[in-house]
Amino acid sequence: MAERTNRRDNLVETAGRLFLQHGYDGTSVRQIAEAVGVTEAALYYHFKDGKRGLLEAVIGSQIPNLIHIVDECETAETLQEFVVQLGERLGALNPARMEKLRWMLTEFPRMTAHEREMFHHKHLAFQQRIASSVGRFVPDPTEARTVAATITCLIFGYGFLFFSLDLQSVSDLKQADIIRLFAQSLAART
Amino acid sequence: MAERTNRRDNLVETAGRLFLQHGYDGTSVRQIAEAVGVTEAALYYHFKDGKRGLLEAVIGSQIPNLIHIVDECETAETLQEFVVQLGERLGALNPARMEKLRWMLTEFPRMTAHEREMFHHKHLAFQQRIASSVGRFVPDPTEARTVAATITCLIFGYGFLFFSLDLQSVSDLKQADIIRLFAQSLAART
DNA sequence: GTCTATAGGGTGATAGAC
DNA sequence: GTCTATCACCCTATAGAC
Repeated sequence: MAERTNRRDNLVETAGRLFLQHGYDGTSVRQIAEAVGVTEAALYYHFKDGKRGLLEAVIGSQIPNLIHIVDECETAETLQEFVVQLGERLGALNPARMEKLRWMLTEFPRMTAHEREMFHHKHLAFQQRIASSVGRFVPDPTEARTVAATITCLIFGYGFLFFSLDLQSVSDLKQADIIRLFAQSLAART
Repeated sequence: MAERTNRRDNLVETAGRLFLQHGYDGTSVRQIAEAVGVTEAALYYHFKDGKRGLLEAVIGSQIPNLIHIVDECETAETLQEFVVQLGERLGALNPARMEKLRWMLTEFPRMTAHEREMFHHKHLAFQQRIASSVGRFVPDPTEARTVAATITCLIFGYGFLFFSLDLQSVSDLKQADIIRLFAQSLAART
């Protein structure tokens, strides 16, 4: 019984890694089964819906959970400090998370409505969590939510451009400088 | 002679459309040839390196050219106004451009060094063009470049999150509000 | 639960005629 | 330049034995 679950989890994990590396269409069921050490037939026993069902399971496990990173920035005493801390933690410390998000973006067009909903739900919770933290420095709730959205756009935009599209290798601009300028600006907004 | 060029261009254009819709691995040489109205053999006459060579040609033609959009914002008289105009033009007016950029991101891991270089070169020119416009309002050149980078991160981040990942369908936050807050902040920075 | 064997079809690519 | 014909291989998925 325990073995069954482990093998299933192992398949999802391995498929996730391969999908991330080579994309859904670029990865064959054969590759996945081989990497796990089972036959294709065994894979089809665990996933009655085959490759497509496997993708669904992977999507569920691949949506990055970022909320705890916001928790770690609770010690910030100014909006500027909060943004800088969040930027540092989200931007540089975990390239793997950015890779997952990049993958979500590449597979998004082929996702079902339900799969998209899972992602949206998680991201909105993340943004709401930021808005709640920002609320300490921005009293107006609507403005706090807009500030939160602006922060996520900036940080993810940096991630996509400089990390996923590797602009960091050809630009001398440092992430810290961009975040600092942005944080200063937000704190000084009229 | 003219026919030869037209057919080649037609192949690149059609392949580009299909790659964008279904991805590189999700599109077969057969599909492309059929859509253009030739046989596979004819395609291999035009592209000696086959599907891979076709991809290379598509990448070259698919890198979005955004510089002229910056030119259109030259009338702005303040930094805030400039950012708002650029945001409006880049963010909302051209979903097709965002789609191309999303595709660049999906194919980026499999691009060759030379292909990545083409993209980087074009994007740096775009960013440099923004920095030059921003220079009218920000005298220090280094700061102007940082401001330009911050602007591109924000705008592309919005595009990826709200358009490519379709957050716009589940969030009531308006792009105009985010851009306005950001533009105000930048102009007020200390 | 996992295996072997296989069906049925799509894939990228090429040879050779016109 | 474009065609027909074909190759050798890989693909997803299933049937049936153990």
